[in-house]
Amino acid sequence: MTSARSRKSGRARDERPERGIPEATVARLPVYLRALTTLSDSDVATASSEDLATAAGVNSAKLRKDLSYLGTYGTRGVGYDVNYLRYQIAREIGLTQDWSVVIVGIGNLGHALANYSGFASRGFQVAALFDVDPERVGEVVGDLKISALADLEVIVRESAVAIGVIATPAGAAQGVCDQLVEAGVSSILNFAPAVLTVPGHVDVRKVDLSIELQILAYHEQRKAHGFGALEAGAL
Amino acid sequence: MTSARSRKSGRARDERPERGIPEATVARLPVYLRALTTLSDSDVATASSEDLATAAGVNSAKLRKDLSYLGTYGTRGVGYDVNYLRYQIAREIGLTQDWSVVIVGIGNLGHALANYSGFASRGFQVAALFDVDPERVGEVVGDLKISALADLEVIVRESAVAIGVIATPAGAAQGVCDQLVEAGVSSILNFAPAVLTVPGHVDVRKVDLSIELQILAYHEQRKAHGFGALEAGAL
DNA sequence: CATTGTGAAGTGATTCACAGCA
DNA sequence: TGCTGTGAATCACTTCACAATG
Repeated sequence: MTSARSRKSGRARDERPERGIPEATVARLPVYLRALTTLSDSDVATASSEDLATAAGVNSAKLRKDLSYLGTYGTRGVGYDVNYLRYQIAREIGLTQDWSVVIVGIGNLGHALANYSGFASRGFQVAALFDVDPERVGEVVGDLKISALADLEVIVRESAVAIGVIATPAGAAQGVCDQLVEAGVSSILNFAPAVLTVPGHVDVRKVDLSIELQILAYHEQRKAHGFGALEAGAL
Repeated sequence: MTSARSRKSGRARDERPERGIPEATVARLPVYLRALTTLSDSDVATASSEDLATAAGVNSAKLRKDLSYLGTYGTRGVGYDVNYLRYQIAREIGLTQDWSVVIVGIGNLGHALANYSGFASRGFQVAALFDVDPERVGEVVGDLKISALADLEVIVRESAVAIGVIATPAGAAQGVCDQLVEAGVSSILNFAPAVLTVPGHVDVRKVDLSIELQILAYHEQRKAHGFGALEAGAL
């Protein structure tokens, strides 16, 4: 089969770039954004790709390639205007608007998430908290009262919630996920150690603490066994 | 006498394959392990690559390729013995031993991590908790007392801690990281929204909640705008 | 002339498709 | 026969290296 999906340039230069940003690039844009914010807070007006790359912890070629997918925002011989680029990336990610999120499962982790200030400061409003346990419903966490899952649909609609965070035990995750999807949520951040099944239009990202530790353990074990730990080489 | 540096593929060229497991595969092994544990708990004795792949949320070709890096543990025409494969993967990851971890930064998230039962159940012992705030030192969380950072080195040595978890604010992260590395920790799981600089022998993995939300927001925005629809307003 | 933006080359991961074996 | 294990093909991402340019 040769249905050429060639999306070669051939694009007028007054048009905005094709919306085909590689996933790996998308995952780094928030990192660049944070680096730019830090620089901006230090009153740095202009930064080269080298400066930015260092601040973001990547190499400069990758950074330039990544930015090239968004458009032509640099100045040859000079670098990037920090605030201008910051705005462009924020817009690309969709941070020029606010996002409402709900958190389901207000145990240890749910509490921490509900109180996490990093959400609000980046344009994510926690619209509501939910728990299956009727004991917990009504409890106040931060400035929100925990709601019953039965109210999910109404709240999702009223607050135009697009993103749901699942912080339940593994066993409850799929059920909660189904309810979120049913209520109209189309992006899910899953902290439960479970594989979620969702319809095609729903995006799921997984954060799994014990998996991260296990990956570290694997490498740790190899170091201990004495295989020359020659990581991504010098030279 | 023996040059400690050049221990390449030295003496371990016995029966097992060269230990060059791709990073992407390593990251999935814990997922397979969990799927196998679930199957084992349901008294499933044998599973095909198709069954396993479904349980793990990947496709079967990828799963078979991944497992082929570990060795030849399946039976053609039959599938995999669940418990046998489970043990092989656990051994490969290094979970046949226990790992001591320390958590630094006992705020909201640190508390949640300290109480997270998923660590212990997978062979990760929390050996100690630390906080820079002297007010917090001595406070009891779970069954541990928060220690002062000054005691880090002693505790790391005594408990043979290999893995450190950083759950501090961004501003404190690099300093804490340096202290962990100085104390002898060589794997770090970083929850602080900061880029860490470490010596080459130290492994860092990052978990960043707000980055995950931003990635979801990007895709969410794309869905909302429809794929061809271009907003006006770019130069 | 310092630095961007980008084709081209290089590297790594995924998927295909089927040979080989229980 | 059914299913694994794996070369070969494909796809995705990274890095190189340099022409274009403010």
